[in-house]
Amino acid sequence: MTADTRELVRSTALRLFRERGYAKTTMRAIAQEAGLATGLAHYYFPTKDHLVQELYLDVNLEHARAAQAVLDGGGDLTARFRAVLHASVDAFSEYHGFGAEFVTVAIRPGSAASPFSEDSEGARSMGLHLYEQVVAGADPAVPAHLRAELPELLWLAQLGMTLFWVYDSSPGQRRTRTLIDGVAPLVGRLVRLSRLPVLRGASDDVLALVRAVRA
Amino acid sequence: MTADTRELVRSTALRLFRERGYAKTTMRAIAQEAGLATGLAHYYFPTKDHLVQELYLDVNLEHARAAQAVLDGGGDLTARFRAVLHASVDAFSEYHGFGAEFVTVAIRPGSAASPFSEDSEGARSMGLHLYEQVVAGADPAVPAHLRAELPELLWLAQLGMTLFWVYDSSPGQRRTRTLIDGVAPLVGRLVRLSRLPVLRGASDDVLALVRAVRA
DNA sequence: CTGCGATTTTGAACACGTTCAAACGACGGA
DNA sequence: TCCGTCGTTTGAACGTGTTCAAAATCGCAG
Repeated sequence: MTADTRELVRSTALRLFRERGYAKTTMRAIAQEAGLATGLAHYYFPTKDHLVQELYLDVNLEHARAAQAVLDGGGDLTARFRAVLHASVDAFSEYHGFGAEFVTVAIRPGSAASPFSEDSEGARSMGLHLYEQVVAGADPAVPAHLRAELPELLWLAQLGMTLFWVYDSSPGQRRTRTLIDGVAPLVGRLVRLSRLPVLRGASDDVLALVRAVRA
Repeated sequence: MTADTRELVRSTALRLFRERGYAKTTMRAIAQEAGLATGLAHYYFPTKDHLVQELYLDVNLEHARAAQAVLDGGGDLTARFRAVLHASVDAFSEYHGFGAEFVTVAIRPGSAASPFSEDSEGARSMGLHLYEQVVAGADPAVPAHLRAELPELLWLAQLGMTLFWVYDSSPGQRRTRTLIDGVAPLVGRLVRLSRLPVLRGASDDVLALVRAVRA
């Protein structure tokens, strides 16, 4: 495993993904563009999925970088959640069109690029960490009984939002933006209301359910 | 288009899907098993996705059939929603294992088997109709201001639940059952609470958001 | 420098989904 | 009966992701 060759394959693949999209970036094209034999790409990346995962990692890094600026700036839960979600759409934006193809690959259970796969451990913990910061840094503070589970729920919400984005063919994915601007205040409001006696039962049920399902 | 040949291809494909799963059911195997030339399967079903969609339709019919018995029996929103969800998991159950592969195909935007595709109009309206009945027949009645939008939201919840099921590798998909048993009462409770002044604002926001996003 | 095992690289080969030009066949009109 | 047309059927061919035996190259012990 020479790092140089691996990196050459990786960068060539990502460039072609950007230039041609997923389907038209064949393993043969990657190898040829890099001046290598067809089989060599498979030596460093067992399947095409593994190259998609590199893209997934790249986008997540970009997202984390952009989100960090926001997270350092304070704000309430709604504002922080909303900003991080918008940053996610921004990071993905240049891939809409064939982005759909990538998410399709990523969502396949067993795929290396799946957010739940072992191979995606890095990207996943990075994403979760983002939402831990969203919650931890919120002012006013998030109610204590929600602080443990909320980050993962917000991260899952981001995955759902990405799925929506994939299907969103409105110009500039305006509907996804609208969804974010609607969901973030709603989540903020429900978190605030969860302290009230009427809703305390429901929010406890949600948390119990999350724990039960995870087990 | 002779109906006989088409049906022969269809039934052979569905049988092989059941016996071998998605990946091992090649277009060549379907044609060979049916005693036809390779290309003929493509004459009746342009892509393999279209054959998966036949399976999707089959499962939806089975689900509708099973759910109907429940829907005719009355009950409150929680019970009806819960029963219909369980019936959905039942209908899918024999496909878990390679069911994941099918849902993967179905979720791809542009795929004929996508629940949002034109080709799936039949299966989609059938599913929506189920949840219209869930809402319309609930006793006590669902608050009037929710009656219009709730069926589609419940249908979307079913899609999400199916997605969860795909990833659920617990024995017998117990975690999905747990999720259903937790989510249904929660939805029932929130619908009831939505009448209260504190939550009336939030529930109106949800409905406004749904309408805004759809537009 | 030589030899040899391990690592890296090659490119032909395989099975797949899909396409398509050609062949076939049924059926109605002359 | 023959012909022509149109719907059906055939199977070879294409490009794909992936595999793999073989070749080339490297690293290092002697």
